[in-house]
Amino acid sequence: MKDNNDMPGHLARRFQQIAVAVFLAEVGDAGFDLTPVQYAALATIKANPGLDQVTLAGLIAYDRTTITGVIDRLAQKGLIERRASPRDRRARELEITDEGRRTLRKITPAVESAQRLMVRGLSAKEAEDLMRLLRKAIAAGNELSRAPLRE
Amino acid sequence: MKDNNDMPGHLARRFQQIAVAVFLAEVGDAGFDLTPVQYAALATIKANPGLDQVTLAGLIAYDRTTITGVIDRLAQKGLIERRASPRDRRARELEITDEGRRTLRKITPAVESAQRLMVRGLSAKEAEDLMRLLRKAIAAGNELSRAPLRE
DNA sequence: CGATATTGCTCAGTATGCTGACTATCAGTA
DNA sequence: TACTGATAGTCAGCATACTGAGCAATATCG
Repeated sequence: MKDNNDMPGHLARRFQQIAVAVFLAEVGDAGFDLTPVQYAALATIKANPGLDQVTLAGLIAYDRTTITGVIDRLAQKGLIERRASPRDRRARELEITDEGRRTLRKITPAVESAQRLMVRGLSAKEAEDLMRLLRKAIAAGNELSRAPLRE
Repeated sequence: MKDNNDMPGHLARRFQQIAVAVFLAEVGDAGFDLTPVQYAALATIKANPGLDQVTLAGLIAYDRTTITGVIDRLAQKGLIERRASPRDRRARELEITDEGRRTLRKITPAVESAQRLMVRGLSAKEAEDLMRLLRKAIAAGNELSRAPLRE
């Protein structure tokens, strides 16, 4: 371990740091003010209408205490609605609004361009390899974080 | 882009999330209370005695506004000392303390074990491939974040 | 030398992400 | 049905990260 900057942990942090910066830049240039986390939540709510917060958190591997704030901000922006579940009075059902749908549609090109930019130093094959290895490492470590993916 | 969870940005976030959790668990089990960020800063200060905050930030790619708090906490724990530079009255020179040196020495096995755990789903060759691809992608995107690496 | 630009650091504000604790509610069982 | 445990959500507190602003000191250049 000659260099601390060569450790997996450091590389993970750097890659995430760049990924977020690229995402915010692309989406910002397109005229939107949405974070990667907010985007993933919004897209998942659209794909799973009426889901509750815990389920949403599991689908994108967020902590349940973090998702509260994310949902607050999405609702504040008018992109989603949060209403009490008729079946479980503890739960809240999440629904995307028309405005949320419109935003999601218009933002998609910027999001996709950001994904390409993040790996712009790699060939297509290298990018695919990277994603495959990341998926494999993540699958093996899924239960190690407080907010694992739940399908 | 069938699944949002398959996008590079999401994989970056997940891998980082697991890396931090593994680091904190290993280091915590060893009896220490140090974050990945604090560890990297401490190790870099030890390797570059008397460096100033901006240089430190550049060496580990932290934002200059973030490093203030990290240094505060390291100093609070007695692991480093921060004193005015005699050459530049704006700058502060950072120095590791004996306590910091001791902590760094005792914590190293846990840190290394954490690095292995992060990629425990991968073969040795796969882990090496992953790190090579991450390094390459990061090198190409270095200037895209507000806190690039500066050597 | 003096005006200007740059640099080192800090601060306020916002957004993740986590720990741990708490309330309200639901589910299973004795 | 009453007790017990689990679950949905929130909150306070702490630690990264970043934006943008500002202050003090240094560097640069006409």
